[in-house]
Amino acid sequence: MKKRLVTSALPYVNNIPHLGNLIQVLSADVFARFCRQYGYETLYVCGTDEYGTATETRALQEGVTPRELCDHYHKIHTDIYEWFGIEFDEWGRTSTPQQTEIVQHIFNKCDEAGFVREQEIEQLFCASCDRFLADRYVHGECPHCGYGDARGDQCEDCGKLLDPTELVKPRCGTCGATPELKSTKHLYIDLPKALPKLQGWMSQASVDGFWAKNAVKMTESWIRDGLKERCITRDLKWGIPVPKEGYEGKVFYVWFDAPIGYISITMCHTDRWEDWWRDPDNTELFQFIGKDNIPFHTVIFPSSLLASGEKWTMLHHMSSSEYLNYEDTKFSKSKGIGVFGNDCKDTGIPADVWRFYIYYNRPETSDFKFTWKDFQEKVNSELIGNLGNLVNRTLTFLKRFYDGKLPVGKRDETFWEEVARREKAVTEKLDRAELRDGLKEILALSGYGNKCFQDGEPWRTKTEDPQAAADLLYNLAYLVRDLAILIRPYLPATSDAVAGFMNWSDFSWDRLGDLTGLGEFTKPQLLFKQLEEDQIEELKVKYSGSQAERQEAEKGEPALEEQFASEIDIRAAKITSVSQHPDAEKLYVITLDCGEEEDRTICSGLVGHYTPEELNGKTILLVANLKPAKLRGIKSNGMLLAAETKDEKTMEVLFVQAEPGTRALVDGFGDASVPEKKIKIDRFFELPLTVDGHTVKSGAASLTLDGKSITAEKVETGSVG
RNA sequence: GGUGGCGUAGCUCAGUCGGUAGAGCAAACGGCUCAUAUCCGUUCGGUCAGGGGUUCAAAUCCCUUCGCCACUACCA
Repeated sequence: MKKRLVTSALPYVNNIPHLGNLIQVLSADVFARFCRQYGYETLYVCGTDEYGTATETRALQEGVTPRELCDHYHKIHTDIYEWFGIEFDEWGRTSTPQQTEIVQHIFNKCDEAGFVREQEIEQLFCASCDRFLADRYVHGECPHCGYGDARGDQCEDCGKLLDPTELVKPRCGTCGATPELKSTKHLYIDLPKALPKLQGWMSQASVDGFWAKNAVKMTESWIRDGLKERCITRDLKWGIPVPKEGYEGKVFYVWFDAPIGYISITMCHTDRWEDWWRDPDNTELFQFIGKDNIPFHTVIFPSSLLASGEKWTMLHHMSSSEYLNYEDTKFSKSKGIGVFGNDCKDTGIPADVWRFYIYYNRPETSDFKFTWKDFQEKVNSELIGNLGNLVNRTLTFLKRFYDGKLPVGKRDETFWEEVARREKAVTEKLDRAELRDGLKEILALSGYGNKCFQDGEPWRTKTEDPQAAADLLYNLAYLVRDLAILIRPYLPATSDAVAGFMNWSDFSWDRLGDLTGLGEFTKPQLLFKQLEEDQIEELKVKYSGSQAERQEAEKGEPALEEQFASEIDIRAAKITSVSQHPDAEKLYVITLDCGEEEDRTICSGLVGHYTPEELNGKTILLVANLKPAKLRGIKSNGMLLAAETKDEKTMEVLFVQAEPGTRALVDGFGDASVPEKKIKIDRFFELPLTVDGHTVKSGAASLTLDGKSITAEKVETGSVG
């Protein structure tokens, strides 16, 4: 029997995990508990992933050191997992000396084996801080939308991904000085070179380790699309120093070091860590992650290990779950939507009940939707009505009619044949980490117990045929004992409680079906409390929507028309020239006279719909206060309005007769005040214009120009954009 | 627009190598009273998103349309 090394994805330290994030840790916990009970030599490690830009930035904002920030959050994580009853062999973190040691070691080996390449790039350097600036420490004007305080990795305003060198007036995020472009070296791991090794390993391992289907598919598509060299160094302080000459002041990129955290956390657990990580012949590595993490565990981490040229315990089984969704939306850490680890505790609903629901509906092969209603139904019917009830009715019966002693009875061969068959199914499922199906098998077994209880009618036979009743209860008592063993990986506290009623304490898997050892029972307590309608309703309301949405709802939103009128500035503009965009097939570059001092330039995707001649000289409607956006290199300073039918077959530019600069107003809401704020395109589409009976409308009000409604000729009903 | 994924009973989901569809819940009815209004049984429920193709045989493989999701783009 091989040893089993179990890991669950290292949660990033920076935030509180929600129910969806918790699935991995909970899954690995059941599996590890099962393996221990079954008799495998087992080690389950996990911990917080702590290095990287996100924590460094956050710490800076909060005025603490990264270490202090991590300590703070590490504690929060620790408390949550403890509450859920996770039985780690080692719960650690990546910011340890062991991590530094092993990451540097693996890097050196990869380097020696020729899998690390140097590349010189131009990067912004701040002279006053005397360091190269990480992408998000450079601030400046966004080249796409003109937002003044965009970060070098991504503009917070328009959402575009940026290269820091694109920023218009770059400045150092820390000291404000203007950084200069300076060439610097970075290290890349040569994944293409490792590809043949990876491919050979993967095709075998994915079969031997019966990887989840999504993991196989995603890995294959990565391999098929070809791997790129990946930069593994960063200019940060909060990370592991790169042990190479010329790389002083640089650290490893988080994704390179994070998976190695599994190893370093094991090193913190035992000096004999190599028995686990360098013993592939006798160790099987089971990893539990979410599907968003697949490539790191099936491509990048294995490639690093292979590239090192050393002997490592590689991934055996990949258990990559799908997503858990929340009511009619998704769990979101950034938006604060869903139920979070600490919320579960606050509900007063015990951890085992949460564990039950998560496992029962574990998104093993497709996404699953968490709803409070379903939570209530499943808990009440399956956990309580089925399992809880069998335990309770059996034990109270024994207490009431047999004075709490195991009656003298006879082993029912047919019964135990059936039970053994089902128990075998449970074991097989658990052994392959099919956790959801394993739990369902257990509940089916409990259901079988209920059926036997019902069919045997011991409440009647106890007087008519006392021996039949005694036999039945004798067998059922041992079934309940078996259930306490089987359910233990999933619901440890419940298992303890049931075993306690039976004065039982041996949970090893090979006791299953062994009809010895029971004698006295104590009076059973109820295992669970039903989830009541009003309680669930209350929780549903309490944890619905994001906080922002709740505030919005309280205030009451102004009418659509009013929002449109106050925020959006639409003006007539005359087209003065039209030309094909030099670098874009579908775009025209159009200049417009808007009644302003200077003409405006916009880009518009009308190629194929209109020829330049059809457009030139016409007057159109322009959304004049849009934030400028760069489309394929040319700045577009507004958007012209076109109507479109729902089927998108007919598209029509809205031509009008008016002096350039004339404002279009929302009928009944239009005052003359000009919206000052520039708006984002997304905001514009949140306040949609429609065409109804050829008339352009915002909500129920029509859009007017010089007092007359604006109409579309060809489009009768549709949208404007 | 491109790429990938998904679409199965009222709801939430299974469905392996192609062999004319399953579970739980919900609903309806019946039974039992040991048990937390619990348990047992019966019934109802599906053109497997639509269309086409391959095949003796398609939820499954191929093409196509529609709808949803993710990433991505010259999205205006």
